[in-house]
Amino acid sequence: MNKLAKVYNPKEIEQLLYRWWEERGYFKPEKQVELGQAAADGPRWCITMPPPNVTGALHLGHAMTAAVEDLMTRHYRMRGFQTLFLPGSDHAGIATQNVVERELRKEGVTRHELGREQFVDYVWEWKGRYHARITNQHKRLGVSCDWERDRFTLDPALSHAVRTAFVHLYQKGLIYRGTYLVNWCPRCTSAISDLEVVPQERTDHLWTIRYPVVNDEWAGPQDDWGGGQWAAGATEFIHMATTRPETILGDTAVAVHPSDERWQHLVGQDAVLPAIGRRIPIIADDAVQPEFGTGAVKVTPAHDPTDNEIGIRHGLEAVDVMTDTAEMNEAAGPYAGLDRFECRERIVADFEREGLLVRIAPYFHAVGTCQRCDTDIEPRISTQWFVDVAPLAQAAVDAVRRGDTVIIPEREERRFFHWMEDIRPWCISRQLWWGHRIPVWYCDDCGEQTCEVEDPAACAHCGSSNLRQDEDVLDTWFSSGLWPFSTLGWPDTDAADFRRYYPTDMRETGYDILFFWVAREMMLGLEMTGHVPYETVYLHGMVRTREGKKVSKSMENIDEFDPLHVIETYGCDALRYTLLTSSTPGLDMNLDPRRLEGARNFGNKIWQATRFVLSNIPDQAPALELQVLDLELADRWILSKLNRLVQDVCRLFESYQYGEAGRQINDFLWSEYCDWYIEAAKVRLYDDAADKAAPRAVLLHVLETSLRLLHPFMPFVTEALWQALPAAMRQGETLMMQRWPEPDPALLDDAAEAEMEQVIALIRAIRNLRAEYNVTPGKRIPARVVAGGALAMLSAQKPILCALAKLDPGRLVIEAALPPPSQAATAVVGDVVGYLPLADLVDLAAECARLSQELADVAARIARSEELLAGEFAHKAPPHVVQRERDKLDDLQATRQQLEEQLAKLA
RNA sequence: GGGCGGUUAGCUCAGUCGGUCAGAGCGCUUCCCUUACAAGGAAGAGGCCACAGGUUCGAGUCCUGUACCGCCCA
Repeated sequence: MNKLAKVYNPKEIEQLLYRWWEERGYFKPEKQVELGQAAADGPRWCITMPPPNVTGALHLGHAMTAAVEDLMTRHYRMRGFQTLFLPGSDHAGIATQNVVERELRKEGVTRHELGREQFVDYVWEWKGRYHARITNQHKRLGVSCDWERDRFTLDPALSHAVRTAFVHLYQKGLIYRGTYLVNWCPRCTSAISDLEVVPQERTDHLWTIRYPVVNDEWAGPQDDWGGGQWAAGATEFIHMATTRPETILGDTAVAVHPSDERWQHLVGQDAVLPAIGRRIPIIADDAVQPEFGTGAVKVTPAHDPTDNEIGIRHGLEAVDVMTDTAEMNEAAGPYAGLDRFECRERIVADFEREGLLVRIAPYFHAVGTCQRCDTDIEPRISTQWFVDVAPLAQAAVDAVRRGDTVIIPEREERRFFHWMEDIRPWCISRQLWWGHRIPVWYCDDCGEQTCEVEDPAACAHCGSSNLRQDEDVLDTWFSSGLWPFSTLGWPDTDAADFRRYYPTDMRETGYDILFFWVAREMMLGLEMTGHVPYETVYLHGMVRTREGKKVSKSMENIDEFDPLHVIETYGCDALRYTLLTSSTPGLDMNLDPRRLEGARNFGNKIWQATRFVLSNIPDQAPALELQVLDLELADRWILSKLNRLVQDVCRLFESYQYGEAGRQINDFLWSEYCDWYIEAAKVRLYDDAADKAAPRAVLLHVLETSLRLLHPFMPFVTEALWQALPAAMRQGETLMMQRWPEPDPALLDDAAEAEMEQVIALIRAIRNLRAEYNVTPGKRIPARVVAGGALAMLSAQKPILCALAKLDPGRLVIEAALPPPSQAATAVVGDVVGYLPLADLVDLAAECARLSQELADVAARIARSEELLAGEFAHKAPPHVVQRERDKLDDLQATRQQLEEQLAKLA
């Protein structure tokens, strides 16, 4: 009869169910067609999973992503859309290479010792391990994606897409190679993009130094640097402040603001660069901020973005003074070979010795650091590949402005515009080994470049076979930017999946990668396919630690945030439900274990409720038809409430308010279905003489419908319970493929809701009195109810009143009017009065005081209501609002009158 | 420096056309192992919705400003 365990244990059901779903092929869109649940030429819905990095395991942030996306997927699938949730993972060039290098270092090996080929093999091994682990984690999270369509950014097909896109942009002139100042990470020994530079605030020093100026009295240094006599004889100096003394060695000018009077007299003269002895001009440029330091700044075009621009404007030489690992090079003269920070200390000491150090002050500022390894970024002149993204960005902005793609929450749209409209060329080459090699070959004979999708055998310009492929690889985000279509078969635009599922419907991800990824997908999608890659971008908030830190792979204690830990303790459904209902779209979340516990308890609650229902249904339950049943008040009430729930949940889903929807389903199941309907239904279920068909049918119908609504939030427990329902009422094999509930206006019953609310209010009032007078909870007590106009209705609910308020059926009297008993506690609910004749328990004085207090409260509320209705409210507020207020007042007045009468009788 | 978000019960958070909005869970108090559920049931206590103005018949809800916390961009 009842195959459900006595206690809900997620561990016993989750993995089994997932395996079953997967084996049955339910995650595949083709299966929907096979089952007749969706049409191959009907509406379809597609979402591609944001590919997690194979760098490491998934954390709770990924669990959030998975929960939201799978909720969406299951919802659309149940609605009969042919639904594809396409999974995959990302090679994450720089991040994965770093992690693997760190592993190798433990074994005392560097990648250079291994060589490129062997190193890459080694990374593939790593990829294999983590890909398996990530996939397993996703399965434990219950995601219903089609694993047969699993993709990896370095797959041959996706690599082909990358090459195709590169060649397209190259031929269009949007990809070019050039020598510019880039962000250089000396630890990764690679260029990185602007977005990968993370400003880190810290307190440093601001050194004020001075350079001697060449004039009639002083022609230049006569002594060697470091001897203390280098600037001997100089009569004029120009003072300037810097945070980076080691870059002095690359200075090629000193600049002041054109309107700065302090230094005007020196503009046009030369200063002598300390240590190096180079004569450098003193120039005027608008970019100099007069209020900074002394107003004069050193200009190092090869190591600072602003200085670089000044250098270009004034035709200054850019002297690179460092190696690719940020050691000082030959251009640094006496400091060659030193690390940049060591050089800083030494050069400051030498400045002091030479009398050129004016002052040291503490200085608070932000330093750019590498997103992947925290190393201070060194701006550096370097030859790299760039994408001119400005025109692509414009197209993406236009598409969003037209509404082709909608970003949720809306405020993120403004952030998107702001960033896109101020976009700079995207540096896409990386000096790494793990990634898509740039498809450009250099000819050793004619020196030209050949850029082709397939490896060329000969130079496109001279035909020589003396070709070398570019050593560098592409920024990971270049391949991720193609994800919504490279995964569907592009560039083969005739591929079945591409035709069926592109453009996709949804990009769901954290708001922190709006620029990194979504922006690039939008730009590349429009450029490569002519379509926006998806209609909607839904951005969820960050999962944060108790301290408010964003959970991310780079955290030291990231293992603590493995979703599997939470799943082991609370179950997957509890985790999903918590992630989905603890916050509001776009806001961050502090995952609170107490909420996880509450979610698990909710799972148990519906488990127990289902056990109860099943234990009251005969083994061979007939297919129950609501229409032919004789429904009672409670039945009509819960069906009406259910229908309201369906309406609300559908509306909330439409507006992406998943959290609110999930909470409402919980409220309904717990506070209405379990607390009231099941309890009320027991009256008939336990009465041998009663007709049990109606309560059985309603119990099952409401439960089954609720399980459908809850399924996208808690897929496992709902499927397990659904499978336990009588076969006759289940159509099809799995809850996953059931129809999403639709509102049925025929079930709305305002009268039933109002009447049931009155019954509930009366029961609550009686329970309240019982508690107040310390009546033993289970004890049946007599009661006399003055029902007035509700006589017929309340009389019909007598069994429910008795059962839920624990009244003695033999001593419950309900009449339109009744004289009050001599010693009774009194409950007043509108114009209904309930007397509990608790002879020896009732203290008349106390009862009097209690009723007086109640009367005072009611009187105060009446006063407020009357005041409101007497004012402008009555004719300015909408009629239905006014009417509601009048109804409330009527009710209050009825209560007041009854209270007054009771008091009068007591007195 | 510019922009954005948050500030609601002891704690974690809901509250999206301004009118049952003052809510939930946990915690707390009292009682109960009642034949679905102690991962539970019944009854309670608890908040000038950060602060100051304004709009409105009516403001956690809209506008302006302030404070504190956080994020993004430069």
